[in-house]
Amino acid sequence: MKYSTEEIRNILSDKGLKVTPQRIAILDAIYKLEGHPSADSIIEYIRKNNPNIATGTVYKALDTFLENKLIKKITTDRDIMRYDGVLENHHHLYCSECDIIENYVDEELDTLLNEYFRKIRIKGFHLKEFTVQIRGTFDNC
Amino acid sequence: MKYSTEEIRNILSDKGLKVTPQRIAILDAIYKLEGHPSADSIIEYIRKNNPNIATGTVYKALDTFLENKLIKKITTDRDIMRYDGVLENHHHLYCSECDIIENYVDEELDTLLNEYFRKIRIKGFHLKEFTVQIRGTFDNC
DNA sequence: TCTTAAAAGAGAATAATTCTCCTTTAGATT
DNA sequence: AATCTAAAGGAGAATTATTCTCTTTTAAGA
Repeated sequence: MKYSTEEIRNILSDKGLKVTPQRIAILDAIYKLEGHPSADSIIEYIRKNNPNIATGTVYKALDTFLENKLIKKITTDRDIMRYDGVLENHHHLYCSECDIIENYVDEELDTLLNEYFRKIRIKGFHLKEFTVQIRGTFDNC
Repeated sequence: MKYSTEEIRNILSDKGLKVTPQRIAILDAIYKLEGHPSADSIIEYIRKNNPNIATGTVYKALDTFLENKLIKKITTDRDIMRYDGVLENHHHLYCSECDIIENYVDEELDTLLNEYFRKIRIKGFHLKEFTVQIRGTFDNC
């Protein structure tokens, strides 16, 4: 997932958001960093080229991006938030040895689950979406 | 999921854990509280009968219970940890309106996914378990 | 009953995130 | 192009969940 600065400018302005160097850098970091970065890794990455960015700015931008559905939060069993720039429905591989979370995309799985949820109606609950958390270990861990 | 004090004592001592009034109260709270309590709701609940319990005690006990696989953590997109006393494989309903997380148990879904993962091998990854996060809203929200 | 290692209590420390308040700036308007 | 203004950024304090430290208490085996 690589976007040029120009594409990132458009992503922001298409949502009616002010295009600032900080926002460009933050969104770029989310797109570039593998394994679903935390706010902290985003800040660390950005400070290489942009050493003065304030942590509050990053958190505020992340919130704005979430509100505007430019990114998503990943659920984890830790108290550090992780972010995802991929918006299409997909699932996640969680490693018990390292803290990388990888995307898992498979159409067959989606079809399987869509059919299941179309058939089964969960009473008292209106379904919006589903994600499979796949836990295990990467071979190189 | 209701356990008597005597059953809770046994659950603890079967794991070789010291049986203390605090640990009994904490485990009892997890079993009694619906919707997967946070440490804070556990503390609040326990303090009704046991006003002097220290927060550190609760966090330490929760850690011990996790290590001994008496409880599990629930993954959320918030920085507050939530706990689950149900150990059998099951899935979760997340409501976007309230912060209750409900268990979702369905054998058909488990079979479906077990078959899928038996057939599909995720390359470079050794699967241990999977959970489906089902997001939507409860009708009464 | 005695002993002791483990657990609890109290509160300080830490760390991720949020908030406040002031300054700067993107981008619309003239 | 210059001006204006609401929105965004910066700095650092505040908040909050959680962890740590250190002392006291206690469960449970001898």
